[in-house]
Amino acid sequence: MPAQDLNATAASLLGFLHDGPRTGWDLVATAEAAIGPFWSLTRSQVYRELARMAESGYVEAGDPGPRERRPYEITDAGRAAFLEWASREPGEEVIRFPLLLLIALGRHMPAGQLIPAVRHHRTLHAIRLQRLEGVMQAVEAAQGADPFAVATMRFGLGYERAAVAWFDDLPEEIRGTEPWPEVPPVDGAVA
Amino acid sequence: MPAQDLNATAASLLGFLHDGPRTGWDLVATAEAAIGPFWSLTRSQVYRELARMAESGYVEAGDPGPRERRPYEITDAGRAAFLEWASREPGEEVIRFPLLLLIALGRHMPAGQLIPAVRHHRTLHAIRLQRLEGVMQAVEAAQGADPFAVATMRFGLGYERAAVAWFDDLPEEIRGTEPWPEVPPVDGAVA
DNA sequence: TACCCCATGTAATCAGTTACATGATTAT
DNA sequence: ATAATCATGTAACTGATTACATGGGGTA
Repeated sequence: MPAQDLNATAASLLGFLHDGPRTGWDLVATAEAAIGPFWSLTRSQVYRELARMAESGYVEAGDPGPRERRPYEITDAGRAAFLEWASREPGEEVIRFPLLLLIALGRHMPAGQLIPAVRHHRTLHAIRLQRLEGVMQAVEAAQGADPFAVATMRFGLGYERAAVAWFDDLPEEIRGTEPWPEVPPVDGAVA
Repeated sequence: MPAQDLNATAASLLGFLHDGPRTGWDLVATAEAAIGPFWSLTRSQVYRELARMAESGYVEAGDPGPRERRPYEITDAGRAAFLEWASREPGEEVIRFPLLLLIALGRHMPAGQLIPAVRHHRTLHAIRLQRLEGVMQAVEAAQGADPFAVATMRFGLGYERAAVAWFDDLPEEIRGTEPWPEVPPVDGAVA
């Protein structure tokens, strides 16, 4: 049975499970930190995919620990399914950026209406950029970091830099005449 | 009836319909050109949303032209619904980038396995970048371009530049030792 | 006349989101 | 004791994707 039945979200869970048993809760946190910037998933999804994969035999639930913690362990079949998934051609990226959609259609809205939204989102990106820069510094200082993880982190960094630069170049018509709001300070590195 | 029932995809269609009647087919093409880089939609979706919006009275189907072409026209209710949608807080962006997911988990795959995929996607982005640069030049030369459309185009440009730069900085472990494949020439401007 | 492209649509399925329900443990 | 938070899960829904079916029109 050559495992044609994994979606990317499920596959990513199998990926994380290579490092040892994890509960659904753990996996959400791990995914958020490791792939959050370019692959989002929700708790519901994680629990559902874990249940599915348990049926397919790709993972096995261990004994529940305290608090209903139910750690899942990857099986040999799971590892095989993961490799099968990894050997498929990855599809193109999909971006859904509501603010950009709004701006694209801005011509048909009252003038100045989207300035507040633009300012707010600029702040969001500035915060993420700051945080990522902190993490990158920490990672680059440390020896023996996973080059794959570093590479993807670098992508996030480049993306956020481009985003903030783009905001800063917007014409007044769109960004307003006020200076940008201050970016609240962020605590240093995050796991 | 204060129009709480528009999703972003439907709203974008209403946006395009401000410029005059369009068929579903037209709208797909328009959307692809205007918002493709940061908002994808499929034909199925377009026809479905048009049918829905016709029921809600936001659009009206005109007389079918040759070849079953069925142009839709926006109504006053449609314009109102569009403005209502436009006044809502836009959500954060979502990115789904399968290649990055693959790289993030690269540690668990046979060495070198993802080099071909990386090379291929680098080419895709280089092509898009070239094309966008052509379009931008054309747009900037022309007088009276819609500043909103220009702004969103600029975002795409910044994004693609960041993407290509990121590919070019990848370590050999991930990008391979070969030079990048040649980027096929692209025809100048695209509508 | 045959073929390709334009054009519309339906059906089935899958993925993702949101809201809800529940209980156990830790810290105060 | 009580509140906060950890942790799991279900249900309902919405949105997105893929595959399929159909036929007209233009062009070679």
